[in-house]
Amino acid sequence: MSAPASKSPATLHDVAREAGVSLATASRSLNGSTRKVNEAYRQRVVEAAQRLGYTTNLFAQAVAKGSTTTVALLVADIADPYFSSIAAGVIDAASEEGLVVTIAVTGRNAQRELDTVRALRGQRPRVMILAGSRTTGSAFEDQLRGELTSFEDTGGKVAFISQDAAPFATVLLDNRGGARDLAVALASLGYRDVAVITGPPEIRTAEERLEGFAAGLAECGIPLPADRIIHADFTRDGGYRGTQELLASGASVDLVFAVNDVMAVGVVSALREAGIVPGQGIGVAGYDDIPTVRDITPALTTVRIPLEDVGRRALQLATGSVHDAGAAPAPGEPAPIRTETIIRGSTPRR
Amino acid sequence: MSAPASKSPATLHDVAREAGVSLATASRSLNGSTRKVNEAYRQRVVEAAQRLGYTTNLFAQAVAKGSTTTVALLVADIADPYFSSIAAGVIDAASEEGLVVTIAVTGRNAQRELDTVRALRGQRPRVMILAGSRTTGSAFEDQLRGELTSFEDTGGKVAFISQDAAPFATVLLDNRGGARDLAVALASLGYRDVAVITGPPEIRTAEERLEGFAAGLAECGIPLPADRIIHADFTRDGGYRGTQELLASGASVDLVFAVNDVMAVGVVSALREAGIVPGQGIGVAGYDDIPTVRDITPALTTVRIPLEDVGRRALQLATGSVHDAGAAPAPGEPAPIRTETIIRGSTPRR
DNA sequence: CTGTTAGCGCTTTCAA
DNA sequence: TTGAAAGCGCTAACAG
Repeated sequence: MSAPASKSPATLHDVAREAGVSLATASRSLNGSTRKVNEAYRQRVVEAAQRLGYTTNLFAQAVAKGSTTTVALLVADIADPYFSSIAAGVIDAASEEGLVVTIAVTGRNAQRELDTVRALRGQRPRVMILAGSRTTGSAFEDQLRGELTSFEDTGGKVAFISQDAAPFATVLLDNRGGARDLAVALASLGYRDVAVITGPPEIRTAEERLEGFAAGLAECGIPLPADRIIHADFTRDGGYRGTQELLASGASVDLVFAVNDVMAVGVVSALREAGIVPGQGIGVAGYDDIPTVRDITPALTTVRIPLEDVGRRALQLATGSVHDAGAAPAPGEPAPIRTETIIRGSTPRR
Repeated sequence: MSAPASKSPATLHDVAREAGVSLATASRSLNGSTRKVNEAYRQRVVEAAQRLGYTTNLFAQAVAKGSTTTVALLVADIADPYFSSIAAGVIDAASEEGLVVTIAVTGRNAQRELDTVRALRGQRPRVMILAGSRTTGSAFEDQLRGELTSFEDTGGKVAFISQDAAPFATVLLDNRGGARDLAVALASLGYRDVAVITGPPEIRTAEERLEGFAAGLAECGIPLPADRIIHADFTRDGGYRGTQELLASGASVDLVFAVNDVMAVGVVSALREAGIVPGQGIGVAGYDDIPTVRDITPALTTVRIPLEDVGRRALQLATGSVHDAGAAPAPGEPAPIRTETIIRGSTPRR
């Protein structure tokens, strides 16, 4: 271990002295907005700062200005490709605007999500992006809404990703529509006996996709009996176990739809383990189009969501900046994200 | 039932007034360390805070205390499972200590990494964790070292992940040893004609794994001709293209080792696309044991690194907290991470 | 134990 | 333009 802290970082004050100017001048030439500073002075200040290895103390700056450069991002699980892709988009867009993003994980736990939001408020972030799957019926929902409302009342901005969150800005993911389209596409490929592995009933995203998928099937005259709907964890292992359950039930199906790709990956593995080759006799489809589904065998049919864009969009929606010309129809409007059905090897024509 | 949402967050001052106590008392009962506050007062303060929806302004607190609760994590690409798993570990460990983590991505660009470190210093983070693959020979390396040294001189802590970074704490990943063991294991399975798809020469991790692998082969009397070593991007697509290149060269190999799993995934896909079934006639191995390699077909042989632990360890190493009893041999020492060869279906005995 | 009062590092009027 | 000085929200001596 090295010796405990020796010096402390150079302050603006140090820089001012070193440059022989006033604090105010130093501030203005280093971080000031309107350049009303004598170029010669500015030069000296910049050099002094350089020499001293000075970096603006963002915290102090934030306190003085009353506004920060922080973006808080809440995700259920950062190791999940769905969220890490979104995070990549958020970070990218944020750094373009000179914003720093702090990530917190909620683990799909409403209580924890609430606590996290509360804790994060202490950072006075400029914006707060909630990407964790919204749950429904939770007693915490009202409290969360309250916390966020109060956050906005005090100058913060919040953006949700996924389903419409009442008074808050939202990057809308058309789960129902995407799933419906997928169902129709699959039906037209000849699939008739389908089962769905979905997430816990409280997860809205899972519910919506399930509903949309069922609706699409119905349009094509294909039934989706209740006993063909299996609830499991919204994870790879959930898909895996759900499939085992399905297999154990002895149901004869020609297609399994998992409401998200990580679950679908679990489905594929479970099938394989049971000696069934996905894509031969039984099709598998997922949702999200996370990077890995292209590399599993067979490649997975899914519904593509431009995840990074979603993250980017969420940030822009919240900050009100739309550098993304050509993609924003009505400025400030919750431009829905376009979703696309991607048929791959896991669902050949029957 | 009032709290008319003012335009700015409630301050400690507001709380103190609402509770009818002094600023100091409010501070002490809300955030103070040693509780020397009359319980009745404390109660009133807490209630007032509650009523006003007060949350400590962490920035102001940081300015006043001269220390923050921030951890800065630098990764090359947050969407890469390697990094997102590490991030998960860091975040987890950090939140246990009440620290907030901000993530920045450097995209394996030394210049950008340097800039990012500089920018991040403005946050005065308690610790800075660099997980991006260290590059070598870059002109920026010295500058980076300088920046970090100065950061430590002014009270910060830095931790590297991967290879020993001179004066800084490091969670050591034994790339050479892990790759060597893998090579030996593979040799004993009967592989003799091997090719390696590695990353750009500047990436130390890639180089080390390559060296270790070559050494292991050498121990077993297996050559690794220079023309069997292909350099490509350190990504999935790099592995993919590298494999195409290998195939085009007409070399006859019975094993392809990609220096990391994401590349190996690309290898598998490229092989498949060329009509070659990985694991039949040609084996494939990777490194890292990211979650997805278990789900591709065939499952990938690899070297397991406990990624989340690595992240957790990095944080603990930097903060000096070792709640992780039983895993730390010599407190403060750079406990090397144990690595494990995992043979899976992609490399059956020949 | 409680309240007063200086700061922390920076921004920003407000005069000069 | 520049500098002096008053904060920003909070903590930490220091008296009371």
